[in-house]
Amino acid sequence: MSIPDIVIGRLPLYLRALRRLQQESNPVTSSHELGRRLDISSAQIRKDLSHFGGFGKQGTGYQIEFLIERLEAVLQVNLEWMVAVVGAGNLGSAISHYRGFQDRGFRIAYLFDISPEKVGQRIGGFEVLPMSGMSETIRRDGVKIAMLAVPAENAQFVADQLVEAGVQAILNYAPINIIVPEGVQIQYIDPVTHLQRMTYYL
Amino acid sequence: MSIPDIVIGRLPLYLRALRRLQQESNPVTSSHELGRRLDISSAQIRKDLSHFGGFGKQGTGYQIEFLIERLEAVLQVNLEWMVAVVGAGNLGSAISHYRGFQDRGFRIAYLFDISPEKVGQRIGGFEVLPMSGMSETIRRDGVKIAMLAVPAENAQFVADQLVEAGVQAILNYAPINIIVPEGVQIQYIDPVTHLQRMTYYL
DNA sequence: AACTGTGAAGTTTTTCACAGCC
DNA sequence: GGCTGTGAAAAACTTCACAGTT
Repeated sequence: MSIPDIVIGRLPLYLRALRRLQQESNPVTSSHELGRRLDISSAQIRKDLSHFGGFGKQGTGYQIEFLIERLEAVLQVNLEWMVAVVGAGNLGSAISHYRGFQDRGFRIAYLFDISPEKVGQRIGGFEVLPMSGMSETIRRDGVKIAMLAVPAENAQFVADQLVEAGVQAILNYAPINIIVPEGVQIQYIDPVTHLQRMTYYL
Repeated sequence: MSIPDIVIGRLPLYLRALRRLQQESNPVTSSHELGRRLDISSAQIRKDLSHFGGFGKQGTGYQIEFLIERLEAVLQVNLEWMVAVVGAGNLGSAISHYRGFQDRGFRIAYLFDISPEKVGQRIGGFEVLPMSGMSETIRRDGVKIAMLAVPAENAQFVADQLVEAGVQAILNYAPINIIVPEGVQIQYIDPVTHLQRMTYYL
């Protein structure tokens, strides 16, 4: 039986917390300790992990290194995915400078922008490439993941191009819903939705 | 009875889609049309909205302008919240340049950074202020919301200061879990968790 | 003693389906 | 005919609680 998406969504959080615990040079942890850090019940964590096999030892807990390895394998981030960034404005620039993708399974391979003034500039170690060659480059290299940092007006259009060129997962920073074909993954990052969610409780 | 948090979490998405529909100069929409755009079932949308009263008309649908007004009131974003940004690196800089907070209920009021070289610079129209005065400024002005764009190592420490100064909602961009007291809202933005969630399905 | 893995129970969330209205 | 609002049903998700292991 297939694993609930909500469980998959928590695995990256476990991974992040485990990395942290590892940095603090713990070799072992427990569902209780993880739960405390993540504010998730220990039963939840045990149940989630049990979907993928018995990773822990009764009486002892989980070997952090081993668990990280297994979760990385489950999520397929034990290899390095090439990612295309589209849009070299403030946001695309911040993304391109961010050093945190490297050791978590992702490597920015290309940075595209439509504006002729931006093309050719170097941003965060990447040469800004023209959108005109985007489809071909993505198809040729088999890039499967893209981060979309273009204005809302262009987001759907660019997303269509990306999908057409073979991209199967899009992380969309534009504050607009995008329609993608069945089977293409899409995730959204819109800080305002998070802020608005919190103001309800203030 | 209190309204499920998961419902509250969807309201900002409805609001965003409604704004879009309004821009396309539609005066009226339906749960079906909204659902199609958001990939959420129409029954879900009707049920969510019904928590707050009957906003629609049978046979007709929802008046977009009216519905926007009501949702903004529910989420308390019909007024403008001051937000403090902490961290003026690439990310804090991108946030400070972003024009999308304005008309959705938020106004960046302050930009803080600890680095003496950054303090005094102008970034996105804001003067970078020293962290030494942060607590006092936040307390004096009653700032309730902060966006955290500092390195992971400092995130917990800075969050503690913010809460101590009266901040009640934190949007944390650092890829690390933060512990805040009961009653303080926290939300996370970590692009890598979104990417990792998608690679599972590739 | 401490902890996992897991059926069973409990709770929450979503969907169904339809009466009622425009 | 098209749509909302909503009880009831169904599905999904979380927690409980404990047998079993180290």
